[in-house]
Amino acid sequence: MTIHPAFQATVSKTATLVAGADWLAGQKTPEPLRTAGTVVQIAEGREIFAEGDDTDVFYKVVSGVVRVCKFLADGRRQIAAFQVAGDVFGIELGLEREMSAEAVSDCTLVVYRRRSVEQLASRDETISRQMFQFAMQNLAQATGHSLLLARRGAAEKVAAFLLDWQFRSGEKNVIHLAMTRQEIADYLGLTIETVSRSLTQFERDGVIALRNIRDVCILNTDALEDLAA
Amino acid sequence: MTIHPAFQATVSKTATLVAGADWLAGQKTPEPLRTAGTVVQIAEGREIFAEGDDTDVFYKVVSGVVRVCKFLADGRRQIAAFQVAGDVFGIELGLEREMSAEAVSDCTLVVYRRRSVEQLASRDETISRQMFQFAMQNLAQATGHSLLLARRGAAEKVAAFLLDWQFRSGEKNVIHLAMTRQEIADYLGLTIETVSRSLTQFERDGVIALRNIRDVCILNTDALEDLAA
DNA sequence: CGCTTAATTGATCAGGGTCAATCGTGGTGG
DNA sequence: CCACCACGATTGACCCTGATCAATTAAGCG
Repeated sequence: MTIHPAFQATVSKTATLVAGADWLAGQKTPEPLRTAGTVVQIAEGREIFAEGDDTDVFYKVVSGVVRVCKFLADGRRQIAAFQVAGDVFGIELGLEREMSAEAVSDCTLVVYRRRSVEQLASRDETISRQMFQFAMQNLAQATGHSLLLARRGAAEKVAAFLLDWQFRSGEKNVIHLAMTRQEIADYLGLTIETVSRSLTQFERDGVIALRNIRDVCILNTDALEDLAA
Repeated sequence: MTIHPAFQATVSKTATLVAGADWLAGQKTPEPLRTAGTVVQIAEGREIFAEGDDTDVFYKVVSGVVRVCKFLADGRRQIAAFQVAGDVFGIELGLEREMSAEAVSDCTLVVYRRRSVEQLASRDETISRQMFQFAMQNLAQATGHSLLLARRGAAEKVAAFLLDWQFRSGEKNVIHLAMTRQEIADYLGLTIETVSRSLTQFERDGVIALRNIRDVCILNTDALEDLAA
């Protein structure tokens, strides 16, 4: 696993403020947080927050993909989660962040101030219920990721990742991988070479087809599910 | 990894009801949930709940150790967490459980009815806050476990596990492992043999001493922390 | 049309899984 | 009280998967 540039260079934090967020909180159900957020645009590769930062805000993804990750002492990075539209991230109990977050692609996010939301929650019961749900969703994600990491074979991991991404991105047969092979590898606890080999193997077996490097066509879902064990 | 007996045989659920729980909720701070729980004793090895069960209750550990785990299609089991005194487990959003839980040692637990707590929470803001904190604590645990699983070497994993267990069990130099090698292996995504080899290697290097099979004396914390990378 | 970065492919090596034998310990019954 | 038994843990030998090192190809991008 390579030493990541992001580990050495501090990326400047440049977020473009867009407008009040009340018009696109991205939920069909009446969204109690509608008025509490602010919309920002983050360019691909930009840092959203870093380990050690204040936990004074959290985020919801409107569009784009975010990676939440940790940089280990030896320079490796472990990606804990990819967040897509509708996902909330950056909620933590402590005062300082345990993780950092960066934009995998250009993103639109809603920023919520922690204190504002806490104040709202103390008056509106639906808000605290909502916050609890966010926490539980993140918990389910993390648990799923643990299970993925615990899988034995490399092929299993990659297959499970493709299926999971297909499901989460809401696409059906042709899925677009917003992330690089390196990012997939850092998410699955593998090397870039192994990820690459697994994918080409799937292609040889006629399970998938690689239209571009980023666009994967799933030809045989059943076979992929079998591979994912 | 071996097929676990627990995967083949359904363990009968026999919990001894003890008394109203208000006298030992196990927290120094005023515990709003004091009156909502019931205390039960669970014998070592007994099932607390299984995958697919109703999510109508959740638990807090008063004493003993609980494993929360998932049985994979191939018969392997993955242990997602060990829960000790003070930990809450079994909270889920869905109606059916994704995981099962069993007593690693004889345990005393407090059982909370989900609906009761929800009703309390709608009136008492401290309760919903408390529930949110439980969720966040579980999230932190799960994230930590992901990081542990993503570690490269077997020795790293085992060393990190020992340190984590030392911290969580609150003991200082001599730690008592409530679980078997198999359980450690299933938690770390390793085999029983590899766990064993790592431990004996640590002993040869003078980092730890194995008083019993279950009682580990940590002789050199610094070295262990180095090993955990 | 080069230049840079990402991805693929190949060859080699080592860490950990697997299989198998042995040891140790605690519990039971003669 | 001791012998035996059953189960968990340890140890050893071997093999296989995935990491590592290295070279090549592909793809953006100015």
